[in-house]
Amino acid sequence: MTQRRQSPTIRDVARAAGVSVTTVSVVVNNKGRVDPQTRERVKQAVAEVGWRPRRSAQALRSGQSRVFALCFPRHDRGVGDWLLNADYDMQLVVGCAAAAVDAGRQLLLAPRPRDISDLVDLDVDGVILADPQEGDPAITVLNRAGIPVVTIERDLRRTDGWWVEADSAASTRRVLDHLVDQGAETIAMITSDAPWAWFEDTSAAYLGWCEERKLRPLLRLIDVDDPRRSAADATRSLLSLRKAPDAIVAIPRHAPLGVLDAAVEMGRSVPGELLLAAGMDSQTLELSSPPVTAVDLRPLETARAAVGLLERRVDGDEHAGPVVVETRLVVRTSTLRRAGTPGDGPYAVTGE
Amino acid sequence: MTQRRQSPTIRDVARAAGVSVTTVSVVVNNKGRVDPQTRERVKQAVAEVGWRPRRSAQALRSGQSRVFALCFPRHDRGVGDWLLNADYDMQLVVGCAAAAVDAGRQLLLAPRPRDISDLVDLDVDGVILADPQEGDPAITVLNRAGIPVVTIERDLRRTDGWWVEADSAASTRRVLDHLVDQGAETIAMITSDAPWAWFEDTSAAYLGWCEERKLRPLLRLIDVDDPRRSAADATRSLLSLRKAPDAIVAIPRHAPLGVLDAAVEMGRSVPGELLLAAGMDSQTLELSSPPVTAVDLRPLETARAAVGLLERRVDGDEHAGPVVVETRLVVRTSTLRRAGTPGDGPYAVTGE
DNA sequence: TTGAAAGCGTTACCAT
DNA sequence: ATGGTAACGCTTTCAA
Repeated sequence: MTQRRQSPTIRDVARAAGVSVTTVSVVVNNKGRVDPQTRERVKQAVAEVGWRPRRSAQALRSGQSRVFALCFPRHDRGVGDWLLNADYDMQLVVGCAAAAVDAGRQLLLAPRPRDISDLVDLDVDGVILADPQEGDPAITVLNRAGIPVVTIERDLRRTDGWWVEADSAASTRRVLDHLVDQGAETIAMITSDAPWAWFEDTSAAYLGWCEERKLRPLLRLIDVDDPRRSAADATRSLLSLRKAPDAIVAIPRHAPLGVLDAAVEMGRSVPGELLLAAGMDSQTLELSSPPVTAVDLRPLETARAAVGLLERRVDGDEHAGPVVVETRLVVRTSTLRRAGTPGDGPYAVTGE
Repeated sequence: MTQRRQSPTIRDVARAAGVSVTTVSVVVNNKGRVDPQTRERVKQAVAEVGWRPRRSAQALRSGQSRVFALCFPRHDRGVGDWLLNADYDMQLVVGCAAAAVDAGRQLLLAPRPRDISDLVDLDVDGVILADPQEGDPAITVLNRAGIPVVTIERDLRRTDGWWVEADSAASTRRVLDHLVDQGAETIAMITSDAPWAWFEDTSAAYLGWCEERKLRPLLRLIDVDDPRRSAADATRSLLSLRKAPDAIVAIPRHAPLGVLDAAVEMGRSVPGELLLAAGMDSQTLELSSPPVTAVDLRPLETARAAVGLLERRVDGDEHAGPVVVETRLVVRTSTLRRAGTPGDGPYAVTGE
């Protein structure tokens, strides 16, 4: 049986280089001055011995784990108990991990524990909380424990500025203006009154936009737990109105598909008789027929911003303020009534 | 300015309970015997003081971080540099995190570093490697460093048994049999010869199945980097044959959509004139029209199995062997030629 | 420029 | 049943 060789420590390097551990530490961390010769010798010894600093030792010594946690909400019925079923969420995860690594950190993926106080057990330097509930108790617990938190999406009850959010108002107006550009006269919105900033902000923007133009808003609230079906219902109801809308903006995930269902069922062609735009992009919308115009919420940028913001909070910044991520409107066939728009593929309309 | 209070250590608990740190440690870890009274006192002190053991101290002491890393391959052009664009991958991630937590561990999401040897720096107890390349160098590096690895999907050049894979052969046969059940006479397969076990096994199973039945196989290999378009091309070519197939099994992700594209374009109705089944399920297939029959690779179970297998490897088991996850055929409209099958929604055909 | 030693928080060994 | 203490691997302070 082979002797399980312990992996080398800094002492082994010191011995191999014929210096003290202090010197090794100083060299590998680029701290104080060392003789270039010694430095070379140490570096060589590190390579020879195959030494890697132990994270746990560094963490214990410094009190910093160099790890951020990304905490996703549990979902009652969702896959794997989490709400990670959309392209958006996935890109958020990937983006956070990539950004963390770029910042010399690691990303821990943490399910929101049943007992919220377990969050403190993670022993991380900071937590990114995605989709906080209104007045999220997790934030309270983490604050009390002195663990920095930033949220992705604004917590409706918080004003501390430690969050990243999309420019929902601006992107809503951009969608509406685009629809008008394409000939829409009566634009309805299908959304939800679930307590999330995204819904609240888009609704408010829609209502404001209508008011500015003296238009009567057509707002329908649907069940986000059964979005496709309830969006189809809402669409049927809308299209049966005497003055039916000729364009619909559908915000909740999967809602646009319900709109398409109803449109097909009622024989209304999209975009011929009805324009359709979605509040959040996804591969499904890109691949559906017709492909659906949607707001790209830029999850990768959002993730990067969240990591950056958390880093600043960890560093002790006091007022980094909320970070607003600029969205992008991805125009596809479902809102292209006027032919001859640039090329034939989807193109992007960004702010300004 | 407030005095930044250090978070309490085990000594604080000991002091509060009037016992030694040893006793506290023993109590919280449920080790040796302690007087029930003392135990109570200690537990109370823990709660009072609000003490949480520091992971880093435990890790340093024990040499075990209690962390697994999940490592995804980089993708040349993929989103965020990774291949995390499918429902499958997302569920894999979620499943691994959930399983890790259930096993008293944490899950680190690690991008595959440009310098593979950086994998060792993660300082984790084990690594789950998704979609290994053929003869993946990361495995070599990790093995050399003594870090346990299991892969999701078999590495084509490995035989050590430390992997989790779907029963690709069985599920392929199940699909083919189902198509025959539904009246298919000539079944083509669209897949790829990219060096992944999944492709290799499904192709082999298809060829074997054909041979058993003395059928001439119709195998088309497409470009997995542009699956939709190349699958559409392949479909056009297949449907133009003198003896065109009346059923197609499309394996690579997004390939089934290309088949649908071509079918629509050529005016062949699905499932009326052409049956279509997909090698990997996704939300897009569920939501497309018609909904497409697909193999559910059970990513959540796969993830759970991977974590379990890695745990065994970390524990020093020698021959845990590969774990085979049984897949499930999710039958949807695209292969339902014979009406009157159970209910009207999709149903599942599992093994036996 | 270099080195010795203290100490981070925990667990395990060995006394008592 | 309980407690003192060494040790895990590293960084930092201080002294030489």
